[in-house]
Amino acid sequence: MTYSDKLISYYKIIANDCVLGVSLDCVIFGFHDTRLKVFLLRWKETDEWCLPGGFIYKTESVDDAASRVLYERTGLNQLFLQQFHLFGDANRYDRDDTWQRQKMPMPFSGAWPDRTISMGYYALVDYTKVTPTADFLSDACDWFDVGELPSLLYDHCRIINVALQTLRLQLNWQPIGLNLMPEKFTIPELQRLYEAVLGRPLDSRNFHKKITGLSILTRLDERRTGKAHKSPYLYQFDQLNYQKALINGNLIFV
Amino acid sequence: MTYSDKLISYYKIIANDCVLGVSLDCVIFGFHDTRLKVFLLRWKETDEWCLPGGFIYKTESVDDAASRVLYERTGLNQLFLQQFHLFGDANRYDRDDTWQRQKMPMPFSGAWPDRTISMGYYALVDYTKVTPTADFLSDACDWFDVGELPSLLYDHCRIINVALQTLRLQLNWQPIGLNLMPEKFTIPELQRLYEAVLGRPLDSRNFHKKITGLSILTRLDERRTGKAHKSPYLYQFDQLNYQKALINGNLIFV
DNA sequence: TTTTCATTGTGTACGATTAACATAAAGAAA
DNA sequence: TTTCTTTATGTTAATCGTACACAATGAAAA
Repeated sequence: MTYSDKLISYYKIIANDCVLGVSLDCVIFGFHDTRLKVFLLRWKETDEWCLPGGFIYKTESVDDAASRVLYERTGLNQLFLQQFHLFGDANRYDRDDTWQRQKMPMPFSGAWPDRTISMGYYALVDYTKVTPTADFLSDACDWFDVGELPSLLYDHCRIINVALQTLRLQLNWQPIGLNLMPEKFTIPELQRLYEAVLGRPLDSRNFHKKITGLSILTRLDERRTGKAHKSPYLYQFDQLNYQKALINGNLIFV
Repeated sequence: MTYSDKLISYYKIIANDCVLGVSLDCVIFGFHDTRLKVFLLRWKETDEWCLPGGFIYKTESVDDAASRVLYERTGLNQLFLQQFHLFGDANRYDRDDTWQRQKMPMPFSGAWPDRTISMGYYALVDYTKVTPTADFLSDACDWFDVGELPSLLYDHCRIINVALQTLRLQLNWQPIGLNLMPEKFTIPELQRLYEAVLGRPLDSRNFHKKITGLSILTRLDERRTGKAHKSPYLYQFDQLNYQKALINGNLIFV
């Protein structure tokens, strides 16, 4: 059975078991080495990349389908995962061009409707805890700097941009630190995250004042050592106060 | 041809021409007499109400479908209309109970998939400019106070609540006045709108200061007369400055 | 061993914004 | 003419955001 045959039978199964004409795409954000990263898959036998995505089983809720996709690609569960936009244009992307770049076998058409609507989700994950796993359609996966994306299939470039815009807006009253940072971190490291998302530098003195003022952090007795210069304290999020602040909408941050 | 037959043939046409298993629902907000209102339709031959909604033609973008539904129900075009949530639970509502309340003819099943995903849109409209128009499935339509909703079909009660939550959040950096108010209005009237959306009273002195400070209003030489007490000035939105403020994100308002 | 130097942690001062509060003017009704 | 409710506007104190300075740290360089 050739790859082409496998692909066709795969899509036939999907068409049978899943909601027809609807897909979902996950923009998985991570943070590493002062950069905001996005998780991508490389389409098999090509140099084209795309977002992890999937289809919705007929008896599955859409949010559950998104969780499932995320789990399968990262090994992580119970993540920060949010709908952010439905991509529903009748001509979201140039289908012929895309199929050609995907090296899609041509008997493929007919097994799937002409147009697909895609629900966009974005996830915030702890980069250090992810076990990157490629899917059936891809032979590699990797993190990319949001500022340096490779050649992307479909309208996935636009989807990532809309996700990023949404993330920047949500930063104002949503907790992004808890989801994107490892368990222990320093305040300067957290500041790098905010700077990476906002795309501009922040004043370290004001950042420190603001973030500690929210009383969502607990300072540990440990310090991050090994580097030149003064060793910074390690912090943890105070889960309880974090949730309280969330509910009260006190996490406003610009 | 009975109503029941018409209904069945209507759904057959929809199933043929539209994206299968996906619908959209519009929460149309208006403002009248100090109250925030929602536009609802009464399901034919019942006392049950529901949101205006519809399906997406196979070659139509989802946003266009929402505009179309909105135009057909209100006669208004080019409105403030936004996606706010995809309602994608596998069991969004009790289907048997709903069909019974709708007095749905039972041969109906089979013409449509078991579960429907619905994209929620919300619209902000000028109550005075709306021409309420019922659709094929309804024999009446009316505005309801968001606090006093009638018996609603499907999960439309939840959809309205999620829309309202979203509206309250968006109030912070989105312009709601321009879309919900008539062309000319007084500042106290605008304040009633903000109070209706937020669900709490605002200080009139601070409100006046804040709203005029945004320089998005133009004071006219007219006053609203006829009532006892001091007659208030009429204002208009300054479209140009309004757009500028929007782009700069200066419409923060709590 | 001493010096260097980027980085961390903390504090202060000023201006802008918000929130709380009072009073005079308008205008129809009594 | 008086009454009474609503509108318009001003003041003050508290809070928050922004700009800015300096001492402490600790490995690396000299």
